[in-house]
Parts: sequence; C-alpha cells; structure tokens
Amino acid sequence: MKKKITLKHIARELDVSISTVSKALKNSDEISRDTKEKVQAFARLYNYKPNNIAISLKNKRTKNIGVVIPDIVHHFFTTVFRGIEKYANQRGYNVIVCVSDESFDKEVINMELLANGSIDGFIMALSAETQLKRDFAHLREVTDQGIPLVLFDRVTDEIECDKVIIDDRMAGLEVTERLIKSGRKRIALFTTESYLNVSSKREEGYRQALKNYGIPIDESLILRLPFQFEEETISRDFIHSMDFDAVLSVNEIFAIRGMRLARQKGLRVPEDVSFIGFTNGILSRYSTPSLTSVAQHGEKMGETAAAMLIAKVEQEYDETDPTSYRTEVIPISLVERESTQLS
Amino acid sequence: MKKKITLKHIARELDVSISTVSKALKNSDEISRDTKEKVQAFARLYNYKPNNIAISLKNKRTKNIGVVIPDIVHHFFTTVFRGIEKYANQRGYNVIVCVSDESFDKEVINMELLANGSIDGFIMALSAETQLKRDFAHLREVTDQGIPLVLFDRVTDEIECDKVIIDDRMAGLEVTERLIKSGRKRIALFTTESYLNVSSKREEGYRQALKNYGIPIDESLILRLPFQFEEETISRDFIHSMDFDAVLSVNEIFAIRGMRLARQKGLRVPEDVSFIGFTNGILSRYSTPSLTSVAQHGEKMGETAAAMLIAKVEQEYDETDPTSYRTEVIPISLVERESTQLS
DNA sequence: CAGGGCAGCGAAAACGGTTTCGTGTTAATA
DNA sequence: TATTAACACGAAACCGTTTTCGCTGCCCTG
Repeated sequence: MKKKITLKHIARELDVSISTVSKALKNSDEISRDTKEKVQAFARLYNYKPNNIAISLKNKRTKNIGVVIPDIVHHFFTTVFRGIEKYANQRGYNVIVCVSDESFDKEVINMELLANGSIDGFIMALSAETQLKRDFAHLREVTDQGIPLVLFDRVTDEIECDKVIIDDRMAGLEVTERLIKSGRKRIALFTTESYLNVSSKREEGYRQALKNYGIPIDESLILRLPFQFEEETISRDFIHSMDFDAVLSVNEIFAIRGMRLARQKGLRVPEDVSFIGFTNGILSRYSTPSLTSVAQHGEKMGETAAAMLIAKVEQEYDETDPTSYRTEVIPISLVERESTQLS
Repeated sequence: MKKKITLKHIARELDVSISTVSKALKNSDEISRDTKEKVQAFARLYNYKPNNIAISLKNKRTKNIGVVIPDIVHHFFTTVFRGIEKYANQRGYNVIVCVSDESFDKEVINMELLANGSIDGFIMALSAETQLKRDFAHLREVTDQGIPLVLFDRVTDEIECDKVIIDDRMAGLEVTERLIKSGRKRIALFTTESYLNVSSKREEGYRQALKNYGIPIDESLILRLPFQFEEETISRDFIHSMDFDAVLSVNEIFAIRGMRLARQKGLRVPEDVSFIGFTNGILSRYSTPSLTSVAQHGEKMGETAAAMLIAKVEQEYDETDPTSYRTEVIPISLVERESTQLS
C-alpha cells in the first residue's frame, strides 16, 4: 500500500526545503532549471498530487458546492442536478448533495454542517415544509456569513439572493390559452395542495387565462390532490363525476392517472378530452398516449444556477460593488405529443 | 456580514490560550468549571462552529464519501443514491457525487481529483465505456492507496474490493421460469448490446431457464437494441414480424415500447403476450397496462454499499486483519402488475 | 576593492484546529 | 517544614500547503 507522498517527503529525499519543492512544482522562476527538473521528475515518478484539504485550508476555498434538494428520486430535480454537476465539473468544482426529503429540519441540519467550511456556496430548492413554515432563518444565516446562495424553482421572496426560476404563472397562462384556442371550453385543473409556490402560480395563470377569454371559473373543475398522490380513489370518483374536455395538470403523474381513468370511463384522448402536464419527464414521453407537456428545461436551470453561483464565488475576492442579485427566468416550451390536438 | 469565528478569536477575547478554549469546548476535565462555562457561553453567543476543513486536515478524515455513477437521470441509480445518502447522512457523512456519463475518461479524472484527500472512500458503478475497455487501473490506484472502495451493480472481477450486486443471472432465470410455468412457450428477450455485464448475465439466466425446460433457443427471438434506444423503427419491424407470447426485457423502456407496438399490432397484453421488465421504476408503475417488473431494491443496495464502505473507513485505524472483502447479493423480487398473468 | 544587484534557496508564518507534554500554583501529606 | 500530588492552564508540535521575506554567494560595476 503506497501511502500518499507529500512535499515534506520530496524535500527530505532531495535534500532541499519544502518551500523550494513547492515553488519548483509551480514552475516558479525563483528556482533554477536544474532544481526544478529534479523536483518535477521526482514528483512525477512518485505520482505526487497536492492534498486538496491542505490547499482548501490555506486559501479558504474548497472548490466544492453544496446542492440541497428536496428529493433526488424526482426527474426534474435530477435533470437540474445534472446541469449543475456538468457546469461545476467543467469549472473544476465538485458537488456535495444533500437531500432534505421535504423536511425543514433536515434542510437546516445539512446546511449548517456544510456551511462550516465544506463548501464555497449553495444551490438549493426549498423543501415543502420550509415553504409551509415560511422560516428562512437558516438561509439568512448562510448569506449573512457571506456564503453565496442560489435558489432555484422553489424560491422565496424573503431572501435576497440570486434565483433561477421558470415563470410558472406565465406558463400556466400560456398553456391554458393554447387549450382554449384549440376549442376547449371546460378545462379542469389538477393541482397539489397549495403551499407549494409553483402550484399556486400555475393555478393563477390558469385562472387568468380563463378570465382573459371570458370563461367563468368553475371551482368544481379544480381538483386538489394531496402531495402524496397514492389515493387513487379520490381522483377516480372525481373523474367519473366530472365533465370536462381538457385537463391541465401541475405534474405528470396526476395527468397520467387522469388519462387512464378517463379512458376507462370510455373517453377518447385527445378527441374527447385533451391533457397537458407540467414537468416534461420520462412518463410524458413513454405513456400511452404520450403526454403533451410543459418542458422546464431543468438542465438549463442547473447550468444557469451553477454559473451564477460560481461567478459569485469567484468574484468574492474583489468585494467591490454592493453585490446585486439577479433572477433568471428560464423560458418553458410546450412539447406536443399525442394527448392534445392543438391547432 | 458576520465572519466565522475561530478558536483564536475566543482565546484572545477571553484572555486564555487556544488550547484551553479547545479543551473547554470538548468538556475536558483538565479545565475548571468556571473556565468551561465562560468559554462555552461565549462560543454559544457567537455561534462558534469548528471549521470542518481544519479538522479534516488534522485527523486525515473528511467524513465525505465519493459516489461515482454513470448517470444521475436514471431511476435505478437515483434510488441507489438515495440509499447511500440516507445511510451516510445518519452516520454524519456527506456525499460528493460525480457523474461519469458512461465515459471512461470522466470516471478517471473525477476519481483522481477526489482521491487527493477530498473523500474517505468511494462507492461506484462502472461506466459502460470502462466495462468495454476493461481498464481498471484507476480503481487499482485508489485501492493501492488504501482508500476503501465499494462497487455496486456494474462491477468487475478484476478488482478486489467490497461489492454489492443483484444476482442478475439468477434473476433472469427465475423470471423466465415464471413465464414458462404460466404457460408461455415462445419467450422473446429484449436486451442491450452485450458489453454491459448485467445484460449478459440476465441473458445467461434466460437461456438457462429455457434449457431447464427443454425449450429450444430461438435466436430470432432475441432482440439486441443499441444502448441509445431511440430508433423506434428497429423494434417496430421486429415486433411486427415476430411471433412470441411473452417478452422479458432487461429494462423498462424496451418493455414499454414493446407493449405499445404489440398493442398497435392488435395483440392483447397480457392475454396474447405477457411482458416482464427489469428495473422496477416509475414507468413500470404508471404505464398502461402497468408492467410486471423485477425490483432491484436500489435503495437497499445503496444502504448496504454505504454501510460496507463506512465500516471499512472506520476500521482503518485498527489495521489488524488482512482485510477481507465481501460481496453482498441483494435479493430481487418480482412486482406483479397488469402485463402478466402468472399462475 | 567596496558596493550593488541578482539568482537561488530556506525559514517561518499562516490557515484552524487537536493533543501531548510541560509548568506553576495550591493543598495535602510525611 | 519539606515533599508531593492534584489541578488548571499554556506552549508547541502537527496536519500539508502557500507565500513573504531574508539571507547567502556570486558577478559586475565604478
């Protein structure tokens, strides 16, 4: 077992000082060619690699970024993560992931742990519980310490920091209007219980679209399902008693469930009823019929968030301007598939 | 912006030495009650938290584990990751994720980076390219340095280390036999090009099952699809010309595609043709009809891998026994859904 | 021949902790 | 009263780097 070699070892072996070795390896011109070559050859031979931890301690920069997300087994977060990881890696950063599991406490604990020197900055999406409690003290603590923070998707107005979001309200509005323009009159909305910011924004857009077209809002067409969506019965009863010609769903799963129940009821998709879902994930693509879906471009979001964070991290040193914060809006796009007949 | 406070600050402020502060915070009984209380109160007041990096440097243990996987946007790896993260977090470890993207080079680069002090051990699944090249020098380098390594799912015999796998051969055999016992005679196999270890193991099992029951192997019933599975045409032609009453697929997607094409051809699922897929993911659950699937219990795999790794990491110090390596086999289970009629 | 300049290298501080090993003070003991 | 033990604390080494600042020689110049 070859243990890791350090500057000290090289110095001892070559009978020079540690500083000389350090400089030689950095090709400093303080050091003679001879010595440099000797040192570099030796280092190569024994496969010397500097110790990351020591370097981190010295420059107070870890080249690690912390990502805190509610759930990793979730296609959207996963794609965002991929974007983050990709960009970060290109720039020489590593990514430490913590899963909050939609729990406030876990979010707090994880962040406190990482904030003690392990990372240079955070990228995160708030847990459901955090959004419900509206308690952001842990975020404030982090920013107060001067640690850069980028919020994505599940954000809050109460914290000043960089953000990257999609315009959920606009998205809800646009796709609802598409349905209306394609001739649909009775458009149902499948949504979650409303403490999730994104859901309520989408609902706002939905309502606005109907209003824009003078269609009265029928509250009985709005189905609010619990966050854990397993109770199939609710939606079954609802769907069977319900009368609609289109559905907008704030996620894939409700839409897929809905399509299935509608077809069991004898309705044809998309002829009798059209479906559009949010979150263009794997289910939308492979369902039968395949689901027209609002693509949120998670990977783009991730890249953007990582870029913003790393920019902040790296300008830390020239702490000149009174740090201004930006909010990037990632445009959505509608991926049309079999579940709709849009004009 | 409140900067982080250090032992030195506390010491200066309270007019004691750094060592005293350190000991006081650890409740050492070298220190008088008075002093301890004073120090602890001060520390609490200013929210002192020790710097992780400094501690890592001192004890040469980072409490980080590195996870290298081919793809994060993949349900199976994601569930494994969740298991790892969950267990690691409970034990006070953080997880650094690197995505190899099925690329050998990325795998190597990422591991070299992390191996220089950033992590205490690795958990990984080999990239497709690595399996193809059969070049494991980077793994050997890591283990030679005494860094614990746990391989999962995509493993190799050429490296001695802990492993956690499912018995793919056995799984292929069992489920094929289940199909046979339910009366199916002409069982097709949808698989990937064969450099993926797991696929070929599953195929072995499939062949063995047929052999066990004296069913001749019809090579025309074995469909090998490229790893990037987008070309729909291949399978469409195949399916339309093919004559089978059951399908075993090494992944979900091929199965879902297959079911759809079969139904378009007018076949009923499961009456005319049964489908079983590997990897009990989200598609299996939500497809129509829902897909009977081999559950690999990714989360369990992840937990097991993390447990093995952390055990190794933490016994490092009493380097007594000539470290023996284990291979844990996680049992599979068959989740029966609508796509089969098993007796 | 004194002085300056430069090339080449080393000592030491610093990052923020932990830990070993003194050391000075006080109180108990012989 | 002299010795000793316990107590409470500090000095310093150490983890592995980077970096500043000196310090040698040596050569060149005036």
